[in-house]
Amino acid sequence: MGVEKLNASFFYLLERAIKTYRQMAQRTISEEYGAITIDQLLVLQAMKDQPELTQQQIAVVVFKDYASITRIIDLLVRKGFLHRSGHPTDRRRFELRLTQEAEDLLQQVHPRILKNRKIALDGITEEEILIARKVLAKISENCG
Amino acid sequence: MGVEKLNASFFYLLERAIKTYRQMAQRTISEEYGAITIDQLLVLQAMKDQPELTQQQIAVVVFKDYASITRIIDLLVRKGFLHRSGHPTDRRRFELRLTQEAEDLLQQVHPRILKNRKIALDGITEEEILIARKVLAKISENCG
DNA sequence: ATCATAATATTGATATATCAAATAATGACT
DNA sequence: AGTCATTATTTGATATATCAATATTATGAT
Repeated sequence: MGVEKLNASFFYLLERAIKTYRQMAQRTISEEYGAITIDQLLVLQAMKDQPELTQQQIAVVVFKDYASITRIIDLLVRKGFLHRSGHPTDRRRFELRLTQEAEDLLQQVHPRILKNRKIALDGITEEEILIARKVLAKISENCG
Repeated sequence: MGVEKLNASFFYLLERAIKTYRQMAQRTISEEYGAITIDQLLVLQAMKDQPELTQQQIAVVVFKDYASITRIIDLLVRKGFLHRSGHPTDRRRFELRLTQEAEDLLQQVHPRILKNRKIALDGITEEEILIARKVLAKISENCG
């Protein structure tokens, strides 16, 4: 194959890998835990790990747009996974707390997420993963 | 790092790479060619390469849902990039032809796409790309 | 030829991505 | 204190992802 075709099919493989992984992950989570999306879980997890983050900082951490975060948080509040109240010193902001339900859900889901990652990477050596990591990091750097 | 953290950050890098690449690609295309999305270009290119494909087959080729293809084609027709007429033998289907505008656009955009891929993969050796390809293909296989 | 089933495409509902514009509050400067 | 730029978030518009339901046509078995 020429370089151009190799490059083209690389991005094809990249799209395909992320899509099949996301589909598998969403399917297993939905089956076991019902109506929650991977993205919503990501946001919850980020807020649990670093409770002091602003919405904007959450957006950066999970690679999402501010607008998307607003809407995801909205849904999480409506679903009873987040409690939203005014921020004590900055009235543009909000104080967001995970509800007990959210804490429980995250704890239950966690092993499934680990398992999914393991399934996806099964049969790949550590060295191959290291090289792939390097490639992916370089792509972000090149495109950023 | 433990295996679990390594795995987690691998998927983080994967998400980040595809997002930054897509953003870069969309930005450069929009700047140079205006209101067309990467996904719309993908569909047009697939139809140009294999004009006899059904919409469902297009969906498979570009990794999209049937519903998404319906809507993307709808947009492309409205934008004047596709001409849609009844299929001669199967009345469930349609015959879709690229307009001259679409042909011209694809031809103009092509070098930019090649360039974007080259930019994204700059500084990565062929061997690293080969290994990354292998990893990505294995992930799809594992999740499929 | 009929009828059940399969295939093709569309539509509806909800979630997310993206950009631009709008709100609202804060902080800095005079 | 009052003006102004900046910051934090929201909203609107459009595109895409996904799943379920629907409509229409084609096909195969009888």
